[in-house]
Amino acid sequence: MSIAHHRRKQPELVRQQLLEVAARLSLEQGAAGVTLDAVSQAAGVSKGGLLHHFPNKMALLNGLFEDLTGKLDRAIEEEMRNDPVAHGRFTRAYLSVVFALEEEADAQGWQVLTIALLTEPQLRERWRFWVTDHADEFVGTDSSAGCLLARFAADGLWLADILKSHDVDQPMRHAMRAQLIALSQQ
Amino acid sequence: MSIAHHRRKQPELVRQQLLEVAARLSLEQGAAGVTLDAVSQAAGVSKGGLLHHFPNKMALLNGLFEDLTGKLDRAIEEEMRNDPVAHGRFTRAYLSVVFALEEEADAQGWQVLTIALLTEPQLRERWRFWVTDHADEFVGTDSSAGCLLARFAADGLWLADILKSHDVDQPMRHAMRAQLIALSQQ
DNA sequence: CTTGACAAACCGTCCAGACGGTATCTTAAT
DNA sequence: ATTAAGATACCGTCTGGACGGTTTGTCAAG
Repeated sequence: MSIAHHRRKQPELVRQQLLEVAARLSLEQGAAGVTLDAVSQAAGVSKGGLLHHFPNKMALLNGLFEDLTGKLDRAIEEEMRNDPVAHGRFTRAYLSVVFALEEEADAQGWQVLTIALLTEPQLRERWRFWVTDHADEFVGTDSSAGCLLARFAADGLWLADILKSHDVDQPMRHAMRAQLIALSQQ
Repeated sequence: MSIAHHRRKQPELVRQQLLEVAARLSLEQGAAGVTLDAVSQAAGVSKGGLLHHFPNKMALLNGLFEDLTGKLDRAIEEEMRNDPVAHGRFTRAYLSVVFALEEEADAQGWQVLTIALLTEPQLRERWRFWVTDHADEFVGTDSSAGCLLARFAADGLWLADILKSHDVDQPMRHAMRAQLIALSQQ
């Protein structure tokens, strides 16, 4: 008999909480900080409760992956709808989303994902599928050297943000973004 | 009294072996595969022996970091010596080294380092210092938007190589490299 | 009264590091 | 040139703790 037993049941909310906490923990303490004990405790749920929603740790990480790639997909789709030019459309949408990511609340989530991605071979595989799927889908419009390069540069900037290795100020960011958009059009 | 007790002492060689094995293990089994037991055993040394050379696990990772950034520094320095143009010289050297990395034997080592970097907050910090130190050193010649962008793009490509997410063929690589060099000159 | 949503105790494994020892190398006094 | 005295380079075992996962129990909603 505990508090959680008496509070109103809201499984979907608890599930979301768990994902959120997992992201935050890895941000603050590195990937090693994402343990079942730590996540469940920080989410105010018992370990059994966590394992009820996600049968094992991998499932939790997969949940994170799906949650976040889902948001990424929707954001990209949204951006693509507002772009009339076919050539490089996906690349520009990708740029917009990645550049916008820095201030987003979800940026934390993306950071954990990246780390987990590199750590877990399984997630590395899933990410590979995500990339190749999109590359295949837009092979007609976004496979030029310029487009590829632009996306790589965005990834590099994103990595720098994660590692906080460079400190790129706002005007510089805008200049770089403009240049990358130009690359996507050539 | 064991065999290893009687073999000739060669501390520097053993130390090198340990670093090499640590890099290889993380490549083959992910960062989780880098345990003191696994590393020491694969290097043909006891755990005690490993801990003699590196007093704790962090020291081992730090050793890897220094080993590899040392090589990186030397490679970059070498490249810079052959470049008569001051503006963007560091960036071009960086590009050369990163692009050459894909086939290098050390590429494995760099992969483990990247992973460990993202996983271990301490190493993240050290990497940050490496980057800012170099950025400061070449602030006069390599801080333009073009140079930054070129380096970011190289990082992105490197990340893609690690994740094997894109499969960039050789002609495309060369085209991209040429474009980035042009960026470093503008 | 059945089932979904948890709690709490527990288990086996793995791992970092400590520890106490032994063998080889170096140095320096004889 | 010898050799005693340390320093250095290892070996092999043990332990305490963390961590993923299981099991069993409990409550509440439908």
